[in-house]
Amino acid sequence: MPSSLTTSSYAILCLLAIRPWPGYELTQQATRSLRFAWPKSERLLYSEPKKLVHHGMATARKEFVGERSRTVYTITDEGRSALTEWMATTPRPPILEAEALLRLLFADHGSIDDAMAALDALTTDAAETYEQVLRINAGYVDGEHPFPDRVHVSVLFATFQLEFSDLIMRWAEFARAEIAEWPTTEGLGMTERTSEILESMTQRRSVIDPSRTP
Amino acid sequence: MPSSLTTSSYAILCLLAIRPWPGYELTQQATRSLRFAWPKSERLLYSEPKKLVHHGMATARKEFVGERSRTVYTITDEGRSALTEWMATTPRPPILEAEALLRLLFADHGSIDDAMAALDALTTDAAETYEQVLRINAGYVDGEHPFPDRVHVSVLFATFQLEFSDLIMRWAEFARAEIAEWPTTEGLGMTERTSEILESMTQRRSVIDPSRTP
DNA sequence: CGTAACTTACTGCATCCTGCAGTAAAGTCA
DNA sequence: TGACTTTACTGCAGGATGCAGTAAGTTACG
Repeated sequence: MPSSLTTSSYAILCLLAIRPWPGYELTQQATRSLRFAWPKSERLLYSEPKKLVHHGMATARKEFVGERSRTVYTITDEGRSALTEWMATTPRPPILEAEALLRLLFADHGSIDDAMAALDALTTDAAETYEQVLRINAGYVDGEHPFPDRVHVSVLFATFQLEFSDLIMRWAEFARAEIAEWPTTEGLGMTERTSEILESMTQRRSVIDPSRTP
Repeated sequence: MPSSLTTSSYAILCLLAIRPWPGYELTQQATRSLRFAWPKSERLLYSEPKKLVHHGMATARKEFVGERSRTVYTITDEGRSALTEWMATTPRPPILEAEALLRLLFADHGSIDDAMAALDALTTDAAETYEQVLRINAGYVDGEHPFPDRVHVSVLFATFQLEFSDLIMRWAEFARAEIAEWPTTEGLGMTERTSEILESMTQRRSVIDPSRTP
């Protein structure tokens, strides 16, 4: 029943450190702002503030709009110091879950079209994210950030989202060009092109931007 | 008790489509090869083949080495056709879970050192992955791939891992340089530098490689 | 003015997934 | 021969997800 604090708890605590939030808005805000760093289900996002209250990291206050109530959560001093402590701990390595990449890793069990479709899906998703992030940040130029004094971190973080989406699009393009040369998906083994790629790897040369070497 | 087939089930089915595997080796192989596309716990990886058997996608055969038994799983024809069908379905959008990015998104709740430490962790993890992938693929040049006729997909996939790791390292370097200029983490808001970044965004120019424009 | 559709504001539940501990045989090194 | 590691798993508590459901307020339209 107590259930200990997880990374998701601290993610919510981060939002509460900005200002008090009603549960519903907190959940909405979290889905939007955590989507690219710590994506969690709406269900969990609703439960986390309760857990924070249980641990003394936040307080809950019921407000009424007519017959309907909503709970406003506020961070406590204890919550703030716990957050400061957490900020100094070592983060876990990142995790990437990509069904489309899974299809490509086992592309030889499907058709060329299947592989191309997986790459197209990857591109579509990345392009959408890219445009979305761009649109949101364009608004910041005109002072549309909900917390103007946080714009510096927001924008820095956004550069990652853009670079990441861009990488996916460029890599997918590269992969499409490679697969377009395949007669089938299966049993090709060490083709000439595979050798070439392996060679550029040993030289630490990027395959999607050959001018780059570390 | 039945429990339906998930993406993880199909991931294991992909491995079984290559050859029959004993549970233990299957788990080991899955942790290694799925780490960058579909990372799952050892515990789940052990359970999945059982589920596949339950659904008629695989068969289980017990082998004995002295007193100790091990279960060898083999894909069925039904499993192969289910896999073919799955390969043609639309993949879910990718999910990135990065605690270090979460720290940066809320860098203003911690110290400059905390932010730098998060970036360092990101770099360390990415550098490790990069070297690991490079080492493994270097072996493929000398024919060390366990399934030589799959080397073309393996290597294509590896290019993503390298590009991704490389992006993280380059972005982290960029972010470190930005944060190094901050007097504090908090309340900076729209600095001159933030404006500059926003401007290059609207021009769709990469901040870590300014020569690139789509 | 009524009602249908949508938004706000959540909760319960089944099922999925993870982490950790535990078991036990077989192999390896001194 | 004893200690340690590797192979080969299983059980269980608890964290996370998806989906359905509830119910009040708000908006659009005829």
